[in-house]
Amino acid sequence: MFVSFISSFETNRIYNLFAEETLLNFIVLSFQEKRLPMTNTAIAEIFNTIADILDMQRVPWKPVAYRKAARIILTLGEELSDTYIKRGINGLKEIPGIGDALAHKIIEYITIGHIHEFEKLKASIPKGLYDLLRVPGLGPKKAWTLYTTLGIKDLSSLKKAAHTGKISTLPGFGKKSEHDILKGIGLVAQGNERQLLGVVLPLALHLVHVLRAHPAVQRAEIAGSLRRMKETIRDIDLLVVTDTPEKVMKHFTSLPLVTRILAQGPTKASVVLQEHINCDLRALPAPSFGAGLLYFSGSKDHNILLRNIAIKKGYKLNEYGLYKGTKPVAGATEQSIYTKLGLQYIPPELREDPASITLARTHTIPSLIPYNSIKGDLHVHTTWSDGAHSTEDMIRAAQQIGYQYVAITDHSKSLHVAHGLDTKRLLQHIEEIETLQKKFSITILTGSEVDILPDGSLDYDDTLLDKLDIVIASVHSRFKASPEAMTKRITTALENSHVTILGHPTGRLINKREPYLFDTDAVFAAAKKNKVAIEINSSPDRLDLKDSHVKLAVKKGVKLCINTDSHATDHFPFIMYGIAQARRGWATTRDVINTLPLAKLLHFIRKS
DNA sequence: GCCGTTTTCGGCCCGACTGTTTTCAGTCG
Repeated sequence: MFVSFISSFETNRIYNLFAEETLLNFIVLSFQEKRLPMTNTAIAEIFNTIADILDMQRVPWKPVAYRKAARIILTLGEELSDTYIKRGINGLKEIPGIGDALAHKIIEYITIGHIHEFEKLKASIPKGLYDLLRVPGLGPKKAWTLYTTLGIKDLSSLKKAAHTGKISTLPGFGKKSEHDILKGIGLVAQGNERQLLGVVLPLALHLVHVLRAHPAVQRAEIAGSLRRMKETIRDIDLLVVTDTPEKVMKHFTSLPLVTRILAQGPTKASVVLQEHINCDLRALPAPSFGAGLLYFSGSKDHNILLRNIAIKKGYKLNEYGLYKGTKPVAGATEQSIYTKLGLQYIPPELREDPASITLARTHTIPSLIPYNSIKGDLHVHTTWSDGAHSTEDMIRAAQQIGYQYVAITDHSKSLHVAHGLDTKRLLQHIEEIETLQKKFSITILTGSEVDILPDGSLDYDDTLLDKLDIVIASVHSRFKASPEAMTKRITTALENSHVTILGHPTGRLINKREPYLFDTDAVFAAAKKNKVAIEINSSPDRLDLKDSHVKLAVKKGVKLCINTDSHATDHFPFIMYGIAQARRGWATTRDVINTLPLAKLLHFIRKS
């Protein structure tokens, strides 16, 4: 009721109406009552839409600012509403790309749930016009032309106009664009959601393998968001070094995986692969390879920052090299370019975080956890609960990887859908593991992934937990509890001295299920106090903790544990996705407990 | 709309490819 009362006022009057402090109290209260989840995503989407509309209307530069702000907001670890509650408008304005005007728009969204200027802007154009922008080859300018000249205001009227040949009569459009638009509408219908890193990376590795086998290819590498190991991927970027690029492009576009060619020039080809994944291939001469790899690895903002540094130092940076006038001064390797710019080498996983440039200036980027540093997997399921393979098979697979230790951690009794083990079966399972140990050189730790019950107690009693080496405490039920209840539930569980690890801490499933909400600061503090490690679950659809939370945990000195949650022998390699998230969150070997040799790991577990 | 070793105004990364042009605007990354 209070909310609707407030929203009936013009925004600028609200700021006069309430003292800052009262307003803050109101926000805190309304958040406790009515959660507005995923505020950052919503605001970023609004800013991008504003940019689209302003672009259509040919407003200069503003769209650039809105898009930049949207990009930065999506990389923030903290909800903007939290930033505002804790540090007010100045907290918002400290975020790069956000000045006075955007800060006020964000506050407006947080406090009253919408942005007046956006609503006005949105009302000025037909709703279906945004869909036009999703058609490949149609940008804001062309969409606006179609709208203002032919009155096209959604996909169906676009389709009709294309079919009747009206579009090709417009200046700037021809028969080919009309044909492409019809094709593009079909693609929009198929959807192009970002796909999981774990789905796209294997496909990209296969393509690299195929390209490397071609005699004209001297080198082939993955670039783009895939090289940064972003949790979801829209398209694959590949680079090759070759003296005969046309040959390689032809080979590439005729691969059986390719279902459609979007563009093909002498040095660049763009195709659609099976499963609707786009893939770009660029050819570069060897002396430019580092510059190309740097440029095509991004992120976009990282490139912009580097180019600005180059300009200030009297250079020009592009995908072919670093130039002083027309003379190339670096380009064969990424390292050579960073060095010339006076920067420390920045690992690709950190190239979305502007802080990496700041630290690179003073050569203070820490050594990130290497991909080969994990000494054992501490979260593994077997056929005793919902795994696909026997205890023995899972142990053998872990040993083949070369791990020093592995923990077998099946589900606890309350998780009926996963055939959780009751007390009797758990005791039998422990016995089986003790017998199996005699057959293997790898150290097998007995464990369990124990449900955290709604009241914060654990699913087994302390006498039973005492028999286990590893206890992963996880939430598997009542995800929609209030943040306060969930915080209490998790922190209570962490107080139990048997708990070693907090499993998949936010419960999210990428593209499928939102994370459950809790006070991250309180949970991390409880983990630190009780010597509990927070899991980075490497399962491709979880990647939980996500990168920004890893960064927060590292900053607070909370220990992490990178596990696969393997339910089959071929899940163990997922560990690399978890390590990637750890690296994206600035974690070093020291932050991760399962980089420790066995004796030191046991020391951590015993909390001595 | 943002930002500052170019600092309160005047800049804002840079190039490939495409289609429709016959020198370029729009799109994309």
